[in-house]
Amino acid sequence: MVANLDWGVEDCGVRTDSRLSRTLHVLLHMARHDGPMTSEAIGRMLGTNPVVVRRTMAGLRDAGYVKSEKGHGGGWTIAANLAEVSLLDIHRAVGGPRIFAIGSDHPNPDCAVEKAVNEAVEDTLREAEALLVARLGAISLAELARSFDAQLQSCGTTTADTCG
Amino acid sequence: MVANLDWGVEDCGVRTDSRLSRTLHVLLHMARHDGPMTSEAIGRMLGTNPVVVRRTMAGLRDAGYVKSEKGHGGGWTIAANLAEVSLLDIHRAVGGPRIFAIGSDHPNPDCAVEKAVNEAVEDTLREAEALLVARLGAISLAELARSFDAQLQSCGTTTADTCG
DNA sequence: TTTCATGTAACTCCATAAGTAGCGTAACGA
DNA sequence: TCGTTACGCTACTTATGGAGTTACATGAAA
Repeated sequence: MVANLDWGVEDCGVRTDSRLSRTLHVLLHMARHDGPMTSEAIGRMLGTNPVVVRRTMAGLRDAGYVKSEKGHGGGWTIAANLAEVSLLDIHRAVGGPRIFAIGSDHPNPDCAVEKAVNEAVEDTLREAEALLVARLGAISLAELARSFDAQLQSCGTTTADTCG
Repeated sequence: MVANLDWGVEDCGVRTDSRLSRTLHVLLHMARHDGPMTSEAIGRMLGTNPVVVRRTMAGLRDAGYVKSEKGHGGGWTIAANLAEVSLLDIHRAVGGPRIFAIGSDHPNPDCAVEKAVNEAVEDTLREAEALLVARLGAISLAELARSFDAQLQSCGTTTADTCG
């Protein structure tokens, strides 16, 4: 009846939507970087393609969190106050509304049994989603960066920009 | 067997793993049904194929929650005490380890920034997962059936087995 | 005008749930 | 023994969505 899960969050070679963590990774690097960063550089940083970067960053740009500049010396720049943007904001801007991989078909079934089951499952999912939203909404990018700096100092590491 | 292609209409877009709710639906029907139920009957109930039913039920059988009988009068029977089986047990038996659609690549990145980001995101996911696991683990099939009966009575409905 | 960068469309690739078909196997009954 | 019933299993197909890739247009700076 319990609980000991060894199938963790990032398990079993599953194809997860990594846009949120990728974007956070990029933004934190951008925050400690002077001048614009090109999609090419970001792509190299993430081990991916410039087009994939642009595709993801487009959502951030539309939300006003970054801006992009074309031509020589162009690239991506942060355009918002990091203290006022939460992880939830990024998650939404990046277009990742689907949090859960499980759920139920037949939203409005005729069968009373099915209806009861769906409600029970979906109530539980809703609870977990509410928690997730609350937690992601409570962390600002500035806090994330700050906690990273603190961790760095306590470890004495100097590799603030290992990738790139 | 009918093609049943109308699921694409209402379900526009997301293809969620509905094995948990489907299985619960089946089990609750089985609980209030005398004798074995064939995969064919269950499939008709769920609006799906007998093979899909067997595939899903196989996990429950391996876990000992149901047993299957071949030949005349064969089919699926509940083989466990419903009070001792939780929704979490079913979820796991049914082979649905992937709860979240979001996550992060690179479990152990070299980049310190990425590491910090991943930790923040995954901590949050782990929290939500823990809540989910706790909730699913706390509800037994017997309780689910009981709460369903209570709801039925309070509504005065008599359609205990609408599908099937 | 050349070069660099984004913007976007149109693909391919891959993993997974689900749907389908076919054949094997076990259990019963006549 | 034979036919029917039902599960068991394998292989294939379909649909979906994130990611990867190619190609080309656009705009800005040197």
